[in-house]
Amino acid sequence: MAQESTKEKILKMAKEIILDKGVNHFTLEEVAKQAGISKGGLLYHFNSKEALIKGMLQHYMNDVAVEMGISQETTDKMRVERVLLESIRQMGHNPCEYEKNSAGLLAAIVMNRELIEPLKEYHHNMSTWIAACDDSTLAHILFFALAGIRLSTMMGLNDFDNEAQEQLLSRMAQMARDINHQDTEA
Amino acid sequence: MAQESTKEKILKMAKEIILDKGVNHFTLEEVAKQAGISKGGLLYHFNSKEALIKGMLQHYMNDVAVEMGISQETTDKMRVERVLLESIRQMGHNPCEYEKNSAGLLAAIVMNRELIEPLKEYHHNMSTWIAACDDSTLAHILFFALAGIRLSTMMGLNDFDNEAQEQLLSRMAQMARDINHQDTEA
DNA sequence: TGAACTATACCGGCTGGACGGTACATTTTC
DNA sequence: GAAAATGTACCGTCCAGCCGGTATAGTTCA
Repeated sequence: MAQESTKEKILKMAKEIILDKGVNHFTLEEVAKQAGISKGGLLYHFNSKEALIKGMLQHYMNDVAVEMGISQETTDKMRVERVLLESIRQMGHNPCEYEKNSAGLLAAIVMNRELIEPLKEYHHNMSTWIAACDDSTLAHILFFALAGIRLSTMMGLNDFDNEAQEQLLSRMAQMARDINHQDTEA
Repeated sequence: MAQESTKEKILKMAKEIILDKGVNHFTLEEVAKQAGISKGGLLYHFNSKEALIKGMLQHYMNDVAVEMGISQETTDKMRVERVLLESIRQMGHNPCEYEKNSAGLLAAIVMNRELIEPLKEYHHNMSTWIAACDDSTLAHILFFALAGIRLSTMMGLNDFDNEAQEQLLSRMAQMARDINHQDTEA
């Protein structure tokens, strides 16, 4: 853990700068300064700005994968429901961390759109899984609503208070639980 | 109209560059080149890059306001329903134009986050209106789903085909029509 | 009516600063 | 003392904004 701490700190500070000050302040010098090292030191760990962004995206992807239990194998039908529910739970549980992680996405889009290819793949996979569940249209709506909350927040457009957000998320969770239980009602 | 064409063309080209090539290619020189004038000529119409971005945002805000019929006064309750439905209809009707208009948003966030203040105000107003309708939680979910579709598309993360998107939007429209008719069912 | 003047639209070279990246020196760690 | 980690100094490029022009259409006035 200790030998990784500088690298971790660099990533953390990069995210903070992007979210607190804006992407235009995301420069190698600024990140190095905030991380308490020099630019040369930073470039030792990430040998280009692109590498730094890739590092942030990797962080994001890992977190998403772990949190959602992507690695666990279940039936395709239940997978969507579980992933949506887990995503909703995480957003309610730790909104700050969630927001921070999307900083890499913003940086990637600004620097070089090709960097988001892995994320595109993730979205594509979700779409494919979603198509398999009973009420795939509803699942898609929930999926986009989650994306909307996450991206709006990232852009500073979302001024929801916690209470309202919680209410929103619990309703979404309720809807998510319905996407594979249509048959029991109809 | 003719005396405005250069300014209009500049705005149009700026949006196209951002969406086609990425924000990193959005430079005054590139915009000028695409618009068929020189950088000096461009700066005659928009005397700074910030002014150009403000112009794009203004365009966006105007379009949104007109399309949604914000100016028409109805009861608060119906307003949300109407705005959501109109928004959904527009997205299905002219997705390309919808996408193009959000280019300004992306540029603004990169350049100077303060530029999106007017948009924040719009979002805030929406939230206030939404709180007034019968099923405000559902209305919020739809609102965020719309944002999610729009922003995902803008970032190139959305690889939906037209058919799926239409199905999605019609379901959303159906849900939107329900937000003020809960009382007739319960 | 035509000469002097003004406004509008646009051009293109220039500059100064910001920033990514390199090369190498220096310190720390084991 | 060697490898890892960090610092320092510098280079080259990119780009926003500035500025001195040009061209042309419209206006004023004698």
